[in-house]
Amino acid sequence: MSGPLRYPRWVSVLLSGLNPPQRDAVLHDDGPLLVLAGAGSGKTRVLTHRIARLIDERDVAPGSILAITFTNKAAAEMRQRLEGLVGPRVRAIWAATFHSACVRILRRDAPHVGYERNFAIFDASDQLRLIRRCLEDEDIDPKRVDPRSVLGWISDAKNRLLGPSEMDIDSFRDEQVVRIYNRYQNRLLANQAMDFDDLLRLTVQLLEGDAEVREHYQERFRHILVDEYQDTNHAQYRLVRVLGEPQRNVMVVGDDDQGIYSWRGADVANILDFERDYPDATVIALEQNYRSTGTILKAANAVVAHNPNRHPKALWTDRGDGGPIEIIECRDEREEARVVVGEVQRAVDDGDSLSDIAVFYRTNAQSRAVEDMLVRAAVPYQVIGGPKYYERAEVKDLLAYLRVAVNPNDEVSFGRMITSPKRGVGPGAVTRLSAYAVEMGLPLTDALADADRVEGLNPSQRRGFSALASVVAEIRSHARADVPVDRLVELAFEESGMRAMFEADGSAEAEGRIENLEELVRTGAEYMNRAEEPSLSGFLEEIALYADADAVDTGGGQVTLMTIHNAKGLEFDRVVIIGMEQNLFPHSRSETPEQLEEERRLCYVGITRARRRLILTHARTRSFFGGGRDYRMPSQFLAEIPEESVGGMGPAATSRHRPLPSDAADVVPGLATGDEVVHATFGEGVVTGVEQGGTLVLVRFIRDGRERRLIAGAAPMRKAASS
DNA sequence: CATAGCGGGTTTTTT
DNA sequence: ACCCGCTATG
Repeated sequence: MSGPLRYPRWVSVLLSGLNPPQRDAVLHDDGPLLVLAGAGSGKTRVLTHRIARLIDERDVAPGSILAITFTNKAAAEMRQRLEGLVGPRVRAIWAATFHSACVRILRRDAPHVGYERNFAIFDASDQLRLIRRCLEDEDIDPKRVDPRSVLGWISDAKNRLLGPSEMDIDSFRDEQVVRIYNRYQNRLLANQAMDFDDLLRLTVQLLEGDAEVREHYQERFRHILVDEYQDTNHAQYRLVRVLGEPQRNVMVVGDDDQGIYSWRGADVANILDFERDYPDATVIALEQNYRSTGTILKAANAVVAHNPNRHPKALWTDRGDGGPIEIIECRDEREEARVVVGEVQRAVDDGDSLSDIAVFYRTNAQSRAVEDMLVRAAVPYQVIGGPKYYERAEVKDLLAYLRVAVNPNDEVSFGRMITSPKRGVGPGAVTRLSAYAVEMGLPLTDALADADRVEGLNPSQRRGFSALASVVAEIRSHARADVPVDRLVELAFEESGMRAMFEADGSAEAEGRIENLEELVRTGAEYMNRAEEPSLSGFLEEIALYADADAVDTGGGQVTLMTIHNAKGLEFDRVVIIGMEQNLFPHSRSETPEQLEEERRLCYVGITRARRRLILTHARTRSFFGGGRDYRMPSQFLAEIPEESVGGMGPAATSRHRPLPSDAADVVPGLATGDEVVHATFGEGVVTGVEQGGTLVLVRFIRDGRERRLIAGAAPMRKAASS
């Protein structure tokens, strides 16, 4: 029977098609809410529908909603979905990543924490340049102290909201690091620059330290929703906590099985501690999966169930089992790539789009072999991540002109600009200019115009500086006059002499660089079309906060290649995960049990991206950096997948016992291709052998990537058995 | 001051 | 295999 409508009309729209826990989450009123959302359980739907409901039913002003997503792309998608539900009111909603939300706050209130509003954002390469200078100041040899590790320590400290003066000092090393940290921070400030961690840290400092500002934002944000909460770090946690007061309308959505960023300071404990901070929190679990086949889901569950430290839960689906998972042993990475091409062929035969196919791997370097094969097979593809477009030297060099025009204190960009192209000014001249700038209390860039007054410069150096001064001045005045950004990029390209430099070079490489920079001009034009209030600094900011995952093109009819980290939050009909091998996945650098668990969660994330078909490959040999071939063992995660879920090469491939490779049969007398082979670690090496009556007959013994023995003797199985 | 050539490190994942 | 920084040389 159909009784009278119990809800107003919008309810049928917002609640139709939702399962009971999803409805509960959407209908939740005020107060803290924790949604434990398994993979593919429709959390984005819950988030968007809940926001729509807050606006429509609870009369919450769109401008008082802050929705935090993991990537800019996810934010854009959320906006798009919300637009369908609440129309143009979506414009007032803050949907952003933690970092971009912080920038937005800081662009307004940075003066409260000692920064100007036009501060620069330093990416990894800018940081590296700056930290090198700090090491230089401290007279520390960068070969003895790795600048990257120092940055790692500093980053860890910042994520825990610890300043240089709050660090524990237990050793000379600690003291050294703290001194560097101090210098680094001072230099950042002098540059009017923040690194990624500062964006979070200073925002927390701002909000916790300044009552007026704090109340302003607390007043403003009445509802806070955070996605991917399992991957928040301490600074982000504190940010949510302070913004959530006093209303405490905080909704967090996450899955402790999908925490894969602990190396970046993320703490899965945040999700578990939510109930401690908000004892009155409502907790809702979403366990029905709408994405994958039963077989894929079962495999994912089985793998992650091997993690001892987790909230037990089991995703389920009513979609039916679907086809088996395929585990394919390959001879090497080229054959792995052929498996990918084979799957592409199969998709084409089935009339499916190439956009439905994704290839995942543990490390970016693995994309190469697949790319080579796809090129040969004329298969269109996109690679997400890897060598970054915006971090290419020529792009950064050109951007340096624009950055310096916005922020004259940016010495890192100044240093780039000075040497590209070469104009006869080197370190010596810069030191003199810098001394003058300090003396006059001028930003380095502004001192350029006074080149005539700087002591000890030769005429060509003066000319070089003056030329630079006028380029920067021109960019700056055009920017003030709101000349379109693409015109500014073009201006910098021409007037800096970079185009002339590359044209004079004439090499194919220089041609490529010119194309890259022309692409940057087009990016500027595209930004002008899209941005609501375009500005040069807005453009630079977007670039700084741009993430690889933002570039994923889901409709372009091409195969998508990316690391599993980048695949978070995405889904594809067909997924191939390559390199399912010990020491690669799980990665060899994952040594502790905790790290192994994180690798396993990563595996879980990868598997659960697949809707319909999942192929896992591993290679017997693989070459790493052009060097010799390494013999490989299949990933332990493969053995954690239930045998009945696996088709293709069959269960043999799921254990450490697999058919003898045919190339081994050739060299081992008395062995047949059907014999079972065992891969095992033995001492520091990797053994490939054949089991015969409890004894391992050695076929190969590899150590340090080199083959030490080919066929020889035997060893008791017990000694060899380990992985 | 700029360049070419060499040696060393690099590959885990990234907002 | 490649990228990067350092050094010797012009």
